[in-house]
Amino acid sequence: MSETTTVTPQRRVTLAQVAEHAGVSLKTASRALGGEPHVTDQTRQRVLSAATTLGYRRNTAASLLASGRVAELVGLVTGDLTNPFYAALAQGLEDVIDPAGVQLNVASTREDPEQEWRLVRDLADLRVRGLAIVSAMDDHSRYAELQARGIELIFVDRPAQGVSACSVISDNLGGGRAAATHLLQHGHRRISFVGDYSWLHTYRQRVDGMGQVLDPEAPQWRELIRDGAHDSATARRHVLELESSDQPPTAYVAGNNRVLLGILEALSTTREDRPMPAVLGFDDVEWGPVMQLSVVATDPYRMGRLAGEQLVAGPSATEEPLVVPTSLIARGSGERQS
Amino acid sequence: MSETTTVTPQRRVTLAQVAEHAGVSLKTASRALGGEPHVTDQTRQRVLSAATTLGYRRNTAASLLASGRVAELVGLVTGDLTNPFYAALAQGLEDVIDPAGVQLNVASTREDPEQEWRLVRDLADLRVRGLAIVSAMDDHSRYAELQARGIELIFVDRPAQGVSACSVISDNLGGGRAAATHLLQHGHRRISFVGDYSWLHTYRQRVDGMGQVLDPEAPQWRELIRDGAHDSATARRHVLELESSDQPPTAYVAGNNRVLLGILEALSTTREDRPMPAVLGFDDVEWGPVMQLSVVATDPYRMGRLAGEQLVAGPSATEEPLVVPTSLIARGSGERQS
DNA sequence: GTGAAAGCGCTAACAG
DNA sequence: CTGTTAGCGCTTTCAC
Repeated sequence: MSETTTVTPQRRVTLAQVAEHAGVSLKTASRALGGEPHVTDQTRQRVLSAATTLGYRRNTAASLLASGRVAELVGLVTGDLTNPFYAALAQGLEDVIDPAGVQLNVASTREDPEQEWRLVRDLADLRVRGLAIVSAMDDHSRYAELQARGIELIFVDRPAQGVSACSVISDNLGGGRAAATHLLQHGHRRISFVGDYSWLHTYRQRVDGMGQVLDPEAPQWRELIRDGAHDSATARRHVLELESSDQPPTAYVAGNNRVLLGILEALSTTREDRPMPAVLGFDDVEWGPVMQLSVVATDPYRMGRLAGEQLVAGPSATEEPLVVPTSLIARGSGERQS
Repeated sequence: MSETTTVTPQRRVTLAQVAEHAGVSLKTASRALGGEPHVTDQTRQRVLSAATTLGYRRNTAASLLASGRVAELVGLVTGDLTNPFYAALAQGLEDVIDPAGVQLNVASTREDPEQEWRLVRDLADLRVRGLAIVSAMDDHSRYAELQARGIELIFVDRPAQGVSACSVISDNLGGGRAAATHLLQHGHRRISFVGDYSWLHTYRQRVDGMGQVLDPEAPQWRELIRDGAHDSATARRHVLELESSDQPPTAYVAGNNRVLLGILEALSTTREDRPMPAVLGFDDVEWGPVMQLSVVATDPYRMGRLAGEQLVAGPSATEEPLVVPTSLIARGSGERQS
């Protein structure tokens, strides 16, 4: 049933061979294959069929070297693909660039700035056309070096700082306001925001948005802010500590999808002698509908697409960040309790 | 606060310039930078520091062209990164190859064989060192063409068919047996397996494993098999249909993580006038612990790592598939009902 | 241990 | 419209 094929290594077909087979000069073959003008349709056909029969594929390295062009390649630098937020971003990006004939290279920083810089330079060495970066750095002036090499930069989710480049971000301020408003309307006053690294632009904007609504109504909310939770384990610890206090919060806001997981894990193990607190997530999760979770949804897939569009379109004038809206999705009644 | 840096494009530094700056010949500079022997430590130092001060970075395209070597690059071809299974696979792969100085290119087939072939050839044109493929094809004899080009192939999750190449797969047969045994022990007889595409090796193995246990005990289970559910929507439809039958199943087995989502979505909307059926997933999900879901866990991250190890180690003799164990994780009591 | 020349496969100028 | 001549930046002979 399964006939196994084996083949011996063979030298690759070169353009010269195609040209000879088609009876034209090297350059003519190059033109025909490259889709350049000034070639008779008939000649082009001859070259094309010669290429097909010979199984010719252009040598990218040679082509790039001779032309000085950049590769049809873009790089994506994120924290870690196991975070569905980044995975969705990657897929959005790929969905846009693939039809444009551009390939995707990915690299993970694990939120380490040094690692990021190393990865970004390695990517640059591949002569990528552009880079989409979810940066772990708070200052991007070093990136100017890459722009000087002709590489287009798009900062995603976290805006560019100290370098003149394009950014695609979420409306975190609006999201923060929406979260706070929602919880206030459901009667909550003791609200705890468990957030990501405090140096993150996204973190600060979300807190600020919530503050705009909560500071006048329930100023004590700031005492319940906890940060540094980029993973679920840290979030879990924060919640366990809060839950064991005299006056635990009646509602938790998860600063990101990992935190959401951590909060829910923690709450599922804590004492049952009080009403289950409400939980509101930032970033939607695939299991949100099943668990009836309310969230302020961001749209990483869309952000990926936007980044991809910028990258294939080439250098843009836009320096004002592109802001992707967030939306509050109320599901079930989890947040109605007090 | 944020001083913006701007730089004008500049020509890249070449090896010749480094050589001149260091007062050595082109070749010596090449040797020093390339870590080749036969260079005085002193000379090497001079070249290295010249390279640093000039900001030299080797031109990969030129280097590859001249040497004829392959790029320090591997490709990963999966269905779609938004599936956490593939995302974990990608991350496992990257975690292994990055320390080895190899970069990762990703591409999505969307389970279309034609698309796959196109992507795989484009990747090959980048002169990747190797390719890890979760293939949407049921015959891989065409892949011999890539091997002939010197590209190493690793088939992941779904074994190579019709070509002599390495495979890394899950113990689906054992997983199927474990799932069936578990449910039998909890008193279930009307068990429905809602599976992926029926042409998938993983699907067939899982069914076969279950059959080994269930056929003798509850032969009618096969009537409740449903397939073609690679996404949650299809799974949802299957469940809604089964639930509206006279004798709905007392337990569902989800053939993959998308199906699991679909089953749970469907069950959350169906009539409540009967005990909630048990649900057992294939593939673990991040929200498993929170929802107290029992699963037969596969280990895509580990599979990614194994694939990466093969790829960086270079051509291996192994043609026998590497089988990664699955493990039944019993959580909560969902499957105890009848 | 180091250097000079040749050429990887292709494309950019120009010339015809 | 087509062909010739140079190189892209690097690595490989093979001398010295």
